[in-house]
Amino acid sequence: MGRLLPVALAPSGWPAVTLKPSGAMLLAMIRGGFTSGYAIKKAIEGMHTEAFWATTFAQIYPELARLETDGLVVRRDDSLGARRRSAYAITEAGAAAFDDWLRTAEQPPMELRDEGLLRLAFADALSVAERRELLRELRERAEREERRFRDEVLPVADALYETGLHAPRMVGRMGAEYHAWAASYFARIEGELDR
Amino acid sequence: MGRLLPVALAPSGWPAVTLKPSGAMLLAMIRGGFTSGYAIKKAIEGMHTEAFWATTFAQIYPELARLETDGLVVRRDDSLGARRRSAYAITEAGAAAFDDWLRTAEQPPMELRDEGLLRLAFADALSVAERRELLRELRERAEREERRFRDEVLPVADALYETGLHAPRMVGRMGAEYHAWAASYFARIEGELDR
DNA sequence: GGAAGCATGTAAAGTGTTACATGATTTT
DNA sequence: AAAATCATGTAACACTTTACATGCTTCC
Repeated sequence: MGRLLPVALAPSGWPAVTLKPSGAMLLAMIRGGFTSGYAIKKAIEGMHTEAFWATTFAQIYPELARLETDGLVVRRDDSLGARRRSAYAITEAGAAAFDDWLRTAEQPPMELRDEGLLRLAFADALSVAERRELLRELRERAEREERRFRDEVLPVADALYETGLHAPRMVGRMGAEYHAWAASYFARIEGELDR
Repeated sequence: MGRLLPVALAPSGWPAVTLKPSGAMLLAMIRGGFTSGYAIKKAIEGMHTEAFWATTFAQIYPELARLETDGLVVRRDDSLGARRRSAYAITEAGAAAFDDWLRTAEQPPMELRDEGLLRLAFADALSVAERRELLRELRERAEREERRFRDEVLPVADALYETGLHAPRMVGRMGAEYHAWAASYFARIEGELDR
């Protein structure tokens, strides 16, 4: 992520806008110097922010238009020859909205919503052998995810850390360590099935 | 070229229907003896299955109608005097679809999608004091959730365990232990901020 | 008589996913 | 010349939440 771009001017006195995660993520990326929808998507992929809030082009482009309508960003044409391109910049109102979002004190409760855990909740309908098989599947899934975080997410987070961006490493480590913990939990429960 | 039309119908009474989590959960509850939409909702609340897959009446009633259309459940009138009520029963096709769902080998990757973690990913925009405050919030949230699992979910899961329903305790313990782990992770990261 | 619980739904809005569609530029 | 990448979007569908709407029965 490069230097922060200057905040564009917008009429003061805009009504305070309460951001949702998707909008906040876009503002954070624009603030970080990524100006086009395409560049933002690639940055989200490259920094593995998608591990915590996945998104698609079909969400990004309409959301950018909404942010512009709300006066949180301004758009200018940034086409290269015949290839059209938009460049977005964050406004004062946008920066204020992002700061408000980031400083929101109450965090909504984290959901554990997961189809695999739901299956486990109904595992009484399975034989002991099948229950062990399900637990093995869940453990292997957690191990795969842990490897993905260790091999792909953490190296990027470490590189960003060296440039002064410390936060991505905090969440990257959380992801890796969570999946390692989950794998050990499933292994333990699998062992208890023997008794 | 248009879509290919099916050249043969599945044997009647055994349509291959792939369930989604909401439908599977309803079938599991009907299978467990809860016959009305209202009773199913109360059972999901009472067993704290909502901790892993929350739902609302506005999802349950249309989904029950869809399951009936697909032949996975049958509805009969079960009104008490003037208070109308429907009673649903699972069909053979419904039981087969549920078994297929439960035995699906590949588990979709678990998402860590959480607004609190997304905030943490952008915490470089905060002062060190504010960053510590955010981590404290996240830790306290995890502690609240852990208490909720210990005080509300686990006692019910233990009671169900005594009646022979073992699976709810596996997921209930996972919830409690996950939130305890998360609290300790946030506490550790908070400590590292000092260095 | 009133409150609480039983029971079933619809409407509207918002959010998210998948598939499709188009065309330019750069790289091999 | 073909493939990959850059870049922007629409359409349709699926899912979820919030609010609303109705009326019955049981308990205090």
